[in-house]
Amino acid sequence: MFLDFMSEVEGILKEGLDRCGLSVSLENSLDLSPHADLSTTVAFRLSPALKKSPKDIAAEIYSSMGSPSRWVDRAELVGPYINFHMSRSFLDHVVLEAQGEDAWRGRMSGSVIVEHTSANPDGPLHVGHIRNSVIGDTIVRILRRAGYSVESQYYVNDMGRQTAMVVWGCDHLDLDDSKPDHAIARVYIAAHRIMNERPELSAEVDELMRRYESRDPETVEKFQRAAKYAISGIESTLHRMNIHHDSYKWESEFVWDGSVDEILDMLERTGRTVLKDGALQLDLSEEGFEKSLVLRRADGTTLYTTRDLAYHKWKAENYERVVEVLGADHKLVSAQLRTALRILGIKEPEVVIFEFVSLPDGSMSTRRGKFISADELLDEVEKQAYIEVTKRRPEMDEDFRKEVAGKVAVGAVRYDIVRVSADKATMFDWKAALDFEKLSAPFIQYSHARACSILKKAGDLDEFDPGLLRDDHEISLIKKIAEFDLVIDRAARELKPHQLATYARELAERFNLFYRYDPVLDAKPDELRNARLALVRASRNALSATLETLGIEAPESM
RNA sequence: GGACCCGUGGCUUAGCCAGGAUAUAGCACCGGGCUUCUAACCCGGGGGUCGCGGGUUCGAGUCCCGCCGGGUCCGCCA
Repeated sequence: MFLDFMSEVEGILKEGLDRCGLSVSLENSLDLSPHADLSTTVAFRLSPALKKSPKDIAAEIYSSMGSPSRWVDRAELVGPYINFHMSRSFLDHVVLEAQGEDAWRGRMSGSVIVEHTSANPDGPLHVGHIRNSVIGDTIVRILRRAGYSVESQYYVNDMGRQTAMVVWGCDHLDLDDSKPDHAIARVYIAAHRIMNERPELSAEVDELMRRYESRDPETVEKFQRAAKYAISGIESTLHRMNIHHDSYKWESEFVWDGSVDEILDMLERTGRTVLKDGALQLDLSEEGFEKSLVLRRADGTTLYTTRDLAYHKWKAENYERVVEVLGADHKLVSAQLRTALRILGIKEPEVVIFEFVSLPDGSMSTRRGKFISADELLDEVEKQAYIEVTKRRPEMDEDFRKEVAGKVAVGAVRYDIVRVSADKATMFDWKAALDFEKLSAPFIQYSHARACSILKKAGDLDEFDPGLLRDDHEISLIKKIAEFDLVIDRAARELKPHQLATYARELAERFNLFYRYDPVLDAKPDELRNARLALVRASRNALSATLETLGIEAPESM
């Protein structure tokens, strides 16, 4: 929709530039503006080279530009700016297109792998982990919406010391019958405590790790059973938040199938490795890293980084775009990893880094048992949501109120996370988490429910003429609906899901204004009623597509 | 000590990568709106030296340099 309008504007503008003999890239030279539907400031950029005032240049381009087209009504010259306005037929086209479900598919194609969450299987997800999950899952949904074929993947760190600690704990302590990931955490925390008191026992953990790496069958069974048990709990939390992974990739696979050895060979062949104190290291000082990267320990065992290089080689070979979501603590290792991949000539991943979520008294730690679990958060928010639904819809039965509370709770948690740019460090705050005001999912869900309610009461929709939708609220709503594809396109390119959250709020806002000022069911004459009904349906579709892409359910009534 | 990220009204936040026309919203505060399609809504008001100082530019919240404050990282851990 909007992208079609934009393409035509580009064409018209380009014609003007060509006729003036000017060549300038139109990339990023068109902006949304409060003064027009699209606006350009190219004249400013051309000014120094042409030694003419931006105003004169704009006037020259303007007078040579192509004529208005299907979707472009007119361009106007305002000083140094050239502003473009949508045509009536474009607005009509948007309303028509938005009647169907297939209006929301993007133009991109190709395969993408998105790795997210990938928390160690040593306990439940906490409120820090789910920032990764929500950002990751929203990116998955945005990329799918944009047209890509997307595989979402959980990378299981089964070869680390954490997992070995869990296995040792399961060997020596009893798992209680609480949710699997919580039971595993208790064993893991207890194992740490015991190791602190009796450090000599840590040799047993080392032995477990050694046996696992050498693929001792009995040890393999133990590790995988423990990890799978933890993951089953993690998975149920993710499912509750509408997050599903298409596949799980186990770190150990790359050691056992020879990929890690292959990577080590490749690295040695670059001539950039050195043997220092018996350990194989990659010197990255040329690339600006102080310390060299250790690839293989003196005792011959592999390291996380090396296994990760093998994993990335696999990703690069199987997908056109490689995306991963990582916490800020991984910035340095991720940069080193990308540098090593560059040296090897392997495609580097696009890394989305999110800053930390801290508690008022410091950062979270699974090992120390200091965290607020995602389950606890969801339970509390759901409880609060149930109170709110009951207050607002006391006449509805309990099943209804429970169902709505569940959808509102998940939506509120997801929206609260995704609305903030990933590079902002945040502080977890119960008060804010339990607040369902405007900057929150229920605001958007509510708009959707209102639209559904009107459509339900209206019954079947007759023929309609979108040309009758002419007042400010109608037009600004149509324009916002049109913007969906632009937002998806940008968010998919830049991997910034918070842009979609902002859009969702703006869309709901404009629908609410339309709802407030333009009666639909009682509109006279019937032709106007039908046109408005069509706009309600277009809005409902846009809201539901937006919510779906945010991983938030769109209740028809709430 | 070095590297990266952040600093926008009392609090939270968009805009910054690709510099342009009155700086985006929410919460809180003050005031108004339900015989009218769900008031989880809408309207009005007050509140901003865009951390500080330089620089580039016709023009800087946006780019560059320095500083200050906060976060994160700098293991033969993962």
